[in-house]
Amino acid sequence: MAAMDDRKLEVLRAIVEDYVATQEPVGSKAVSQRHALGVSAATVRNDMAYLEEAGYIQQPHTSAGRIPTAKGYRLFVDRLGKIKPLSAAERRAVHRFLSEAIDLDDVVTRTVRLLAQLTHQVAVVQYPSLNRSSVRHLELVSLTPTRLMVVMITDTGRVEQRYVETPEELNEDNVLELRRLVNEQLQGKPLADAPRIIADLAGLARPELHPTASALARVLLETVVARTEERVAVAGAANLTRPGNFFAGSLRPILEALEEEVVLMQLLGRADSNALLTVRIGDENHLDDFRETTVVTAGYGPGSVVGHMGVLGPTRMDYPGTIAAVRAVARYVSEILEQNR
Amino acid sequence: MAAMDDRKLEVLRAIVEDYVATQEPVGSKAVSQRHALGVSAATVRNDMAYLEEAGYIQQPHTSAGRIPTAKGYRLFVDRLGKIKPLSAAERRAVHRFLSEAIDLDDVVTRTVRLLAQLTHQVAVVQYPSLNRSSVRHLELVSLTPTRLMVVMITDTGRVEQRYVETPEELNEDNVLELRRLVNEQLQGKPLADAPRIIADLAGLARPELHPTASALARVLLETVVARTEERVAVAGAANLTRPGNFFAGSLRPILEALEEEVVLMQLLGRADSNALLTVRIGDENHLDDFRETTVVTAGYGPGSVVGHMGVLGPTRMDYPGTIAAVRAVARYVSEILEQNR
DNA sequence: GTCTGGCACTCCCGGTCCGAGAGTGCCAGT
DNA sequence: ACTGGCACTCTCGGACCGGGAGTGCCAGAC
Repeated sequence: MAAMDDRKLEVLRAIVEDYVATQEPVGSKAVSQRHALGVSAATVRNDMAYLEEAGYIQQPHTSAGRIPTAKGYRLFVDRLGKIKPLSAAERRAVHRFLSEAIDLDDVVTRTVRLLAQLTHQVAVVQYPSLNRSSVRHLELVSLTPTRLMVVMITDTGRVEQRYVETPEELNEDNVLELRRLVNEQLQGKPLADAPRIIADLAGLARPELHPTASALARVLLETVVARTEERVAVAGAANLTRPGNFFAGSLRPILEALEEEVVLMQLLGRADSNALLTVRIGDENHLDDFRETTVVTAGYGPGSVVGHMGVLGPTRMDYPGTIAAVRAVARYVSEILEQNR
Repeated sequence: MAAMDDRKLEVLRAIVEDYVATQEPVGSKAVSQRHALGVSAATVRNDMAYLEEAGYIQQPHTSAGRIPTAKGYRLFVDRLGKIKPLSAAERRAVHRFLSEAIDLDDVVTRTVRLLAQLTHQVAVVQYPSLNRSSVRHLELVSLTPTRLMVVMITDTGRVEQRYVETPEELNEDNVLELRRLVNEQLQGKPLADAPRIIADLAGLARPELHPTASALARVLLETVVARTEERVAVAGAANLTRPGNFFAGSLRPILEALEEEVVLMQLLGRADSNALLTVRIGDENHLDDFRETTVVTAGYGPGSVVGHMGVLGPTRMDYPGTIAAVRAVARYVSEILEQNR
């Protein structure tokens, strides 16, 4: 009984699968019957004792069935999870639903809903990051003589708008001139380079527009830098109430976290963002409120990764299905973005 | 014991106030002690019997205290609720928080959070309606030779974007020409008039741009009409889990409804939208899932009403405080929008 | 050595029972 | 018209208990 062998792994798989399906601790008898292992319950019990010793499963209390630990789930996804691809019908639905999208906002909204619906969990989608895109066009619109609106369109189709209070009254010609200037300087430039360019912007304007150009530059800078606070969309909060998903007590902190961009970004982001698909189980999130939560995320983007999307559910989730769904949706959204390059 | 008199009203007020504060049925003894009515518990009991007969209060079960019915709350807000104004500190906080807003999106986001925080309920804010605003500016940006992005900016500061697939390849001059055309025709026009103008748009373009202009017109039409499906922002969902706010069972349908724009619009909107402030209690919402829910809404906008905002909570809510908060925030947001006229 | 059937043991879960407490309705008295 | 008293009702929490599920271990079979 010293080492891990194939049958023990099968037992672990059985426990994970049954527990996910029934939400109840699974006993030795159930395992030996429902999964054709060809051994008796007593034997399974021995294997279970080993698995418990090794930290893959645990008993809620003496003389109850076993449930997987975080470590158990980890082993399951790493070595046992054969991802089950989406059905043809699902594939078609994804395709159709997303291809009806009307603009970038709509793509994100549809994506997040789709994910929530496919996985029956809470879905989170990060808007394409500004940092990695470049400026397609800048538009200035005068609202009042001393108030401008600046609209920035990026090549990922994202639109940012900001107000600018100008120190002096502007006429239509001034606005035209400024518009020409900022577009000349910034059009086509990656946002990463923008701060450097913006710093010199005011100096390039005619002297009498100097103060206004400075004000504009300040706002532009905020737009491209400060607002690295990325936006996210969330859907499927109602899934949190699925029977047994989260005990009522732990629901509140989760709901609160879902309204905190910062926390969401932390869950989605993390440094290892080049991985195609990441599964973070329980403690691996390093957030107290998410100790019982698994987050499955994938990067997406045309070519390079411009954002992340994912779903968030109890550690006892359908890993193969969830992973497949997230991967498929991320891929498809990437394709869509590719078309607008 | 035939008619309603002042003391009975006071008893009702006492019951509402205590019940809202404690979440527990309130008995005759509590009423006679905590509120200085100058009569004994037995007398209060008689009044309670009357109030129950008249349908303003009810007993959860024989020999428990009384709780207000929807009818009771209604009477309370109509005749007994003196709204208690926000504290100076709250006022300052509202002022400061909202005046930091950076663009329209930010105004809405901040507003909805503020409302949620002030009232400890779920807050909902409708984006300024497109219908009642007019076109400030239209911008065309070519993404690929056969793909345009059209951005529409309204005088409420709202920005709408859409993709247009063009039937023919366009060069930069074509785009300029089209931009000039649509702006000539639409700038300054109320969105209500836009469909009529758009219908004639294609006819005004040079013959070779005809097909493209038609495609563009089609999308513009969608933008101003079809997308009357108004957007809303929601915050404070976590407040649903406040102890005793909603029993776990009824939480799910509410969470689901919060993700359905249609339902939210129904709750916010309704025909009587010119009223300054509306309180809809329980059944008055005419929605099954919201039978235990009160919705407090107010219209906002510069001059005329361009949208609604409100909060949504259990019928047992702090009416005076909630009403005051919604009213104050709505007024202040209106002021802000006024500044951008 | 590995597996299996048997068996005693542990613990949870749901049901019942009961007493305390809160609140009521009614009545007789002021 | 109001009040104090009283019997009654109903809920709530704790104690108690038996059934059931699952385990660990052991002795025996292959």
